[in-house]
Amino acid sequence: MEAPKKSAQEQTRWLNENEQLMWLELREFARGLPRALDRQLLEDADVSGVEYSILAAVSESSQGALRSGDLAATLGWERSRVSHLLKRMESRGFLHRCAASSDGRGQEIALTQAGWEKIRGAAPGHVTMVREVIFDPLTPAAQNQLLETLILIRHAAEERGLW
Amino acid sequence: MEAPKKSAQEQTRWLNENEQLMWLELREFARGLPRALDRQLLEDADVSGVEYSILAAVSESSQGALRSGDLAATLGWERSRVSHLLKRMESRGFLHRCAASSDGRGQEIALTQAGWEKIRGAAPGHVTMVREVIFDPLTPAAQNQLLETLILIRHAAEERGLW
DNA sequence: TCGAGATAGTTGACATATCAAGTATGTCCG
DNA sequence: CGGACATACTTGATATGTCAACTATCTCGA
Repeated sequence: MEAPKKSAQEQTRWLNENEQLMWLELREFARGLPRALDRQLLEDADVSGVEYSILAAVSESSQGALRSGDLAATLGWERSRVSHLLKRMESRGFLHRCAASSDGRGQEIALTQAGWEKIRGAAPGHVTMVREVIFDPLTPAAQNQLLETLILIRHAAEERGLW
Repeated sequence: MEAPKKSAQEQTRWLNENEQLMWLELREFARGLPRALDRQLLEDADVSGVEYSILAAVSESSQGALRSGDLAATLGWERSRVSHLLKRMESRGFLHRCAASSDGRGQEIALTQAGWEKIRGAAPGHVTMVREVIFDPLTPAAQNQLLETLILIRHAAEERGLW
């Protein structure tokens, strides 16, 4: 998968100036976008971006409740990440967990009244920001191109087993 | 900047299905890309992505040494973030800090022998991954389009003062 | 029914980012 | 010169992501 150690330095296809610029912008983007979203949510609704994701996912589930593992799968997150977050959010009073009736190992997640109010209060401002920052500045063609490009990159990383 | 509370729900321009798909991919990308890079570096060179950034920035400085603040500016990071990281990296033996001769408040950062070896060992594999995952899968036109798109989005967020 | 292995979730340790506060030093103007 | 303010950096508190155990429960086949 890689040039032999001895000549690794010589055989490496280093980045030229344009490539370095794009690479810099890409890393800046990957760090900046989630942070910008986080700030908007914290300032306007006192909820973090990851908390918002949880609230949104649970609120959109068919029964208004779902299993912790399904939540992890829906979001594409690790179980332990979800578990830690649920514990914090439960202590903040946004949701509660109770043993699943069908499976003694499982946990059913449901929003509390406060959780419902939080997501309903936060959603309009959040969606508005997403629209203004992501969609409004881009033509439909640029949006499609972006989506295809991101998928290409992700697949290339997935092939290396690192995504 | 936002619709009045009373009618916020009604006036919000919600995302349609395509937009939701793209939005999901974008968030997945922003989280997945740095993580994939981190994993490659950790597996192949036992160094984290942020540590690599520091090593690379210091190694590319003109004198092989630079001020902590310049480092923060170069990377676009907060001072405290750099400070915490430098402390950890110093304890790992990759670099050392000493009082700047010109300014009693400043710190000069320089790589140790181990630091130089670490960056020299890590760079080829890292650059190879970046090339294979980011540049090789994309045509030059797609690369340019991506760069422009990212800049558009970043500027839109900067206008809102949240980037 | 019993035990091996799979599955659901939790927990603790550690690395990291961010913010607010603190310390030390430099600068500049009266 | 001297004090107010700016600047450089550090530190501590808190939130978070990740990994590697760990516990509890379930499933399935002999």
